[in-house]
Order: sequence, then structure tokens, then C-alpha cells
Amino acid sequence: MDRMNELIDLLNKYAYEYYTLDKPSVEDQEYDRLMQELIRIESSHPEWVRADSPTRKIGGEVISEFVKVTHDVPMFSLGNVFNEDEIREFDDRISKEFPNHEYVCELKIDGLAVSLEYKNGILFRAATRGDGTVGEDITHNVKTIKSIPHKLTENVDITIRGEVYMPKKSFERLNKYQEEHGESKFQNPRNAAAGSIRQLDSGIASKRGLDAFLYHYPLTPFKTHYESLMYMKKLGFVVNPNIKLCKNIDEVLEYIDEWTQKRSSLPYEIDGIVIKVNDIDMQRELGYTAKVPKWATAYKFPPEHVLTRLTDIIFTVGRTGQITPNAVLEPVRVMGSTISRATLHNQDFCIQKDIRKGDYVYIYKAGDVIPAVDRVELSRRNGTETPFEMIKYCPMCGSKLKKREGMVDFFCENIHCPARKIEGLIHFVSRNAMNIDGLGERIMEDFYNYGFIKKISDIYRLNSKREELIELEGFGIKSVDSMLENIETSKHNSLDRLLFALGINGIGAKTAKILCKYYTSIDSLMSANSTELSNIHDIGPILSENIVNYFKDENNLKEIEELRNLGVNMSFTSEETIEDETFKDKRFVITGSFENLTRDEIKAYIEKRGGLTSDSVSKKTDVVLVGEAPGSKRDKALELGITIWNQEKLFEIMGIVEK
DNA sequence: GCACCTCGAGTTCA
DNA sequence: CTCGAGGTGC
Repeated sequence: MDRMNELIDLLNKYAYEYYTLDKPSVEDQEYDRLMQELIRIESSHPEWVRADSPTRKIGGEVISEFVKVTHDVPMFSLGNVFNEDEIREFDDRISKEFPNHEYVCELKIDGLAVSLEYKNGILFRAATRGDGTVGEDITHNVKTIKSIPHKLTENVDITIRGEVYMPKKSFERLNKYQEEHGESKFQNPRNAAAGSIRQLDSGIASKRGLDAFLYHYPLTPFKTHYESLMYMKKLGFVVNPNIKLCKNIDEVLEYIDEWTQKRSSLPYEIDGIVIKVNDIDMQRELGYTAKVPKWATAYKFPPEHVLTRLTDIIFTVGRTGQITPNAVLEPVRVMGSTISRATLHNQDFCIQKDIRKGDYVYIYKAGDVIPAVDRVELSRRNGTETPFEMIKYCPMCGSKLKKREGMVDFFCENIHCPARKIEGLIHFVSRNAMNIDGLGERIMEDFYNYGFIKKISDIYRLNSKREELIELEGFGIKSVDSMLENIETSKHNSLDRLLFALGINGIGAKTAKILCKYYTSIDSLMSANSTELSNIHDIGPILSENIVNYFKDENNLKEIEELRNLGVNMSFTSEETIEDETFKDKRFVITGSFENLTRDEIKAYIEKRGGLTSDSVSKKTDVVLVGEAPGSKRDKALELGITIWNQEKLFEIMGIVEK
């Protein structure tokens, strides 16, 4: 009996861990083994079986088929609206009858609707929506969902409705498991939730990490929907915390805007916003059309993943010679902008996703900004698609591409390759490098092709070509002079900018700064040997070698001399002064955007106060600053339990008063 | 030799 | 933002 009690406690703990932790402290096989052992003990001593035994909770036995359930009150679905105009039309229809009324806005969870019936406070039946009138009995699976109470805080007879969903985290884990076990993956959390809830064996559903939000009390005695929700909370149901009472349609639109932005940072997927009239009497007066209530509607987000045709795969050459495959797409609108290109990263990415020329692919915006290819729609294939093939020769200069040992990417190793040269020049003038305004990518490309700029030092010789430049189409005295002035100013940049701008392999903005701490002039750096360099923290043998090799190259040495003669500063000057130590040794990560401030400005502010910034969230991060439209970093921060500051909090600390 | 962290490089549209 | 690679520390 002791062993049995031990097993029950262990298994309950594991089942809980399974959908709350990333790494449960037990393997699946071990879990199954313990479960088998428990079943053996219980079957030989049925009199010992505890009410909270996991064999009880999950039904223990596999039911043979779903039982049909007729809903006492039919489960309705909602009408859809897709834009502001349609939302206002919806509001106009209601306002005609009720000029003053409130709305309740809720997130529309992307899952499956369920109906829960309680008798005397005890859950006795759960059913799917089905066709709205008749659904299927899924009580055995719903009982495995931790957040759905088996017993309410009051002994009432009540029917409550809500949404069962699969959190993003559970979904990822499930797909990883499916993949490792050679099973087919689920396309989205909704499908996975649906598949799990329809398992006949509740043992499977119990491990899928489902969760639920409740949002509807069909026969509510309360005056308003909002009060019903509060009552549901009191009974022990999980009501989504992001509900909002809105006084008018403008507040509804604000709510929609807010969540359109914050959507991706939620730990579950939502596909829209539900708008309901708050007053229950008004709801009754408004009534229903044939199918849907007139007192509620669902605003649907524009689809995040859009299907389009991948017409071609082209290859670009980066500054380092790295070859990147790019998808050429039939232009589609995705979240407000028209997308015609998307990166395909590298050969492995294309092969792993089996992306072929001619395929239909789903496009989405990573972090709501950068377009990316999600997956191929296999059902749209017709056999004319051509499999991905990595090119063998540089698309620009034709030299043979090399795949470096143990690396994923291919490289064009011709240092005279025009693509590489142009990219290198663009990098030199870019904002974080020498920061020369008025000499952007397009112009740099043109200047290279016209022959004005062939190498870095030519940038500082442009002033002798002033008259010629003014004659060029699209240029005038003003633009040329301001450009030349910006070039002049850039000569005074500190060494760290120059080092970064030169484009030494593996030396980015940060590493350039680190080097400047030890070598304050370019000459001292040039005379350093690789052992000396690799003694620096953060600089290893590979970077040391890259640096030494760069300064061995005749052409590079010549260019540096030219730059020196043209008056470019070669020493470290911009030691930032630390004003105070408010943030001493605190590590910050910034994500999203902030009003009136760029991320770089915030970064400078933090560094001035002794803080450190980095680009990725880890256990060592102290604070994550979250602005508008944050990306996955916010999720990571929540996951690791790291302090989060929003814009308000940041401005408060900075002493900026919001207008 | 591995796990974890950090960095660099390339990336889209308006 | 995403990826992969380089660096460090156990």
C-alpha cells in the first residue's frame, strides 16, 4: 500500500510537471512504467484505490466510442467582421435600438468550444459543440485538464461554456515528440487540441497539456455579462484575464488595436476579438438571426499566414561571400505590407522544408516584421515543381563556391567579386559603422557601377568629383554637399567604428569595442600577434586568426594607409563616460519599439549608467525592456521569470514625462 | 566534450 | 528576428 501511495503521488506530480515545465523530471517511458505498476497494484487490491489516483482521473479505461450529447441550450457560433467599417456597422445596428450601452471585449482563443455541465457543484458532463445542437461527450478527456474544476466552490447546477485550447508551449512539445517518434506533426495548436480532445483514450489526452478558458454562462441570472464572468471566476473557473469593459465602440477599436499588437506575446493563439453587448436584457431583446446572435460578433484578425506561389529561388552574395537563397514570391499582402521576397537562410533550411520552385508556400512575418516562409502546401503540388538545388558557382562573378568544413553555408571566395565589394562598401557607410548619411545602398551600388567608388578609400576622394556628381540624375548641389559633409564628419569617428566598418570576418560592433579597450590605435592592433589576441576575454583562436590575417593582406594594409593619409581617424576616442551607476552591472535586453526613442538611444542611456545590454535573453539577463510589438524575447523573459519593464516603467525611471 | 551564452550576418518594406 | 558559429566554463 505504501508503494501504491508513493506511485500515486509521483505520477500526479509528473502529470502536473508535464504541462507546466519545459523538462519534466521523468521520461515518457518511465511514466508509463510507473503507471503500469500502479495499475497492477490497484487491480490486485481494488479496495485500496484512492480517489485522486491518476488511473481514476484519466478514466483508466479506454472508451469505445463517443456518446452523443444534446445541448439543453444550443451552442451558437458568432458572426464575423473583418475591418473597422464592419465593426462600426455592427455597432450602428445595435445603437439604433440602444443608444447607450457597454460592450465586453474578449480575446478569441483559437481552440474548441466546450460545454460543461455541473450538478450540485460537481462536473458530470463535458461536450463538444458539434453542430450546435448535438455534440459529443468528452467528459473523460476534459477531466484531465487541470484548470477545469471537478468541484465548484458552490454546490450549484450550472452549465458553463468556454474554449479548450493547447498552449503554444504544449504544442511545440507535442510536435517535437511526434517527430521523434516518427508520427506526423500537427499543423497548428487548434488542430492539435481538437485531435487530443477527441482521443478515446484519456491517457493520451492527459499528456497533451491542454488548458481552457470559460467565457459564457448561458442561463445567467445576472444583469450583465461582465457580472456573469466575475461569478464564474468565483466558482473556480479560469476566465481570461484580458477581458475589458468598453463604454463605446471607439474603446472596442482601441482594445482591438492593442491586442493586434500584443497578440504574438500571448502563450496561446488567438484568432480575433469577441465583442459582446454587456447588458443581458439588451442581449435578449436583440436576439438571434437564424444562426448567430445579434448581440455579439467576432472580429477576425487578418490571417497571419498567407498562401502564395514561390516563383523562383535566387541567390544573393553577402559581404563575406556567404551565399543566401531567397524566395521570389508572387506579391501578397501580409499584415499590411506587400511581400515579394523572403529569405530562405541556407541550403539546409530549403531541403528540410523541401521547398521547390513553383510551390505554394505560407508566408508570415517573423516578429511581425521580417517575412519568412513557414511551410509548403503539399496539396497544391502538380508535379511541375523543381526540387531545390544549391548553385555551384557565384551568381555574380562565376567563381566556384566552397562549403567550408563543418559549416552550413556556401561561400564565394573571390575577394574581387563585385557583389562582395559592393556589400562591403555598403557595410562601411552603414549606420552602425561609419554612419555616412546620404550614401545609401542604391547610391553606393550606382557609384560602384559608374566607377566613382571602387574601394573604401574612394569614398574620401569623392569631394574631388563634386561637379560631376551634381550633374548626375537625382542629385543636386544640396544633396551632394550634404553627402560630402557627412563623409567629412565620418573621418572623426572613433576607432571602434572604423574597425567594425572594415569588415574583418567575425568582428562586429561589440567585438570591435572590446578590441579597442586593449588597443587604442590601429597600429598597436596591427602589431598584435594571435596568441596575444586570444588572451583577451571573448576573443578566441578563430577571431585572432581572422584579425592577424586581415592585417597581413597587402591590399588591406594599403587601404588603411590611404585612409590615414586622407585624414581618417585611427584611434579610440569615444570612451563613453559613465554618469552614474544606477544600472551598474545590470544586463538589459531591449525588444519592440518605444515612442520617441530608438533602441540605440535607450542602449546608450543604459550604458551611460553603468548597465550592459545584449541581444538575447538568458538566465543572466536582469531586465527585459518591452516596447510595442515585442517579439519572442518577451516570451523568453516570461519563461525565465525575468523582470519586465514596459515603456511606462522605463520612462518613469528615465524621468521622462509622457505627453 | 557539452551546455550555455553571445555575437555576427543577412533580411523586408515603405 | 532568425539562424548558425564562436567562445567560455564546467
